[in-house]
Amino acid sequence: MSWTDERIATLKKMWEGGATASQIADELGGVSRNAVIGKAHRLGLKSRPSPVKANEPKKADKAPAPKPAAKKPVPPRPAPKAADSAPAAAPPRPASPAAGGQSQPLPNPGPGLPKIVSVGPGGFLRQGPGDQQAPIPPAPPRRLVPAKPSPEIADKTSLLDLSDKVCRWPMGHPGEPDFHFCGEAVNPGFPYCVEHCGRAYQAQLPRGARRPPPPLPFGGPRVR
DNA sequence: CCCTGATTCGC
DNA sequence: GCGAATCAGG
Repeated sequence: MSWTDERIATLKKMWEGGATASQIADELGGVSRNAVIGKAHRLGLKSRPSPVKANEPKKADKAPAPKPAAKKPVPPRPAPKAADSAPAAAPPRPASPAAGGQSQPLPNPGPGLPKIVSVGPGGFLRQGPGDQQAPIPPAPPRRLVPAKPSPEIADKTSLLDLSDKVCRWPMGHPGEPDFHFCGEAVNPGFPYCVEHCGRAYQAQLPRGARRPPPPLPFGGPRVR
């Protein structure tokens, strides 16, 4: 498989959208997780919540490729770590609701960011007991986005139609003919519209009162 | 041992 | 440029 523009675009969006390399590789098909990571780096994408952390139980193709051969010398590895131009707060990401063991309650996004709100059974916004204010306070500073000037959100929002103005919630699976993105107007300060923010940012419910189906953006069961 | 992303380096 | 092999860490 080669890296066509579309495949690259998919890679970019999924990568930026928080999908793991495995998921991306899985969706793209024909490429390994390593290929995705390698390509991502070559494209200039990198880091994000990456170093090495968080364990999200997900099925992933295994390709350890054991290599009995001698190990490499592993020369000194310079790690410049460009930490220059500091983007303020990174945009919140979907924290895989279905994460394995309960970790911590969703980390508060930070100063300026709204409280975490989820959508209740009827579609109403669920808030904390003491929270009465609107769940959509001022938008925090966000990372710059190439902003694709493609306001044509008429039919389907394609990968290339994405911008920081429209909801990037994926509909369907990349690669499918009708794969597209939500495209609704975003909840200011978020990468998703209000509805999908409710999906992406699940409040930590009381233990035992948690409900089963928090569909994942990618790789999960088909949700549409 | 599972997973994650990062990096190297032969192709 | 590509990606397997490898590293490094939770």
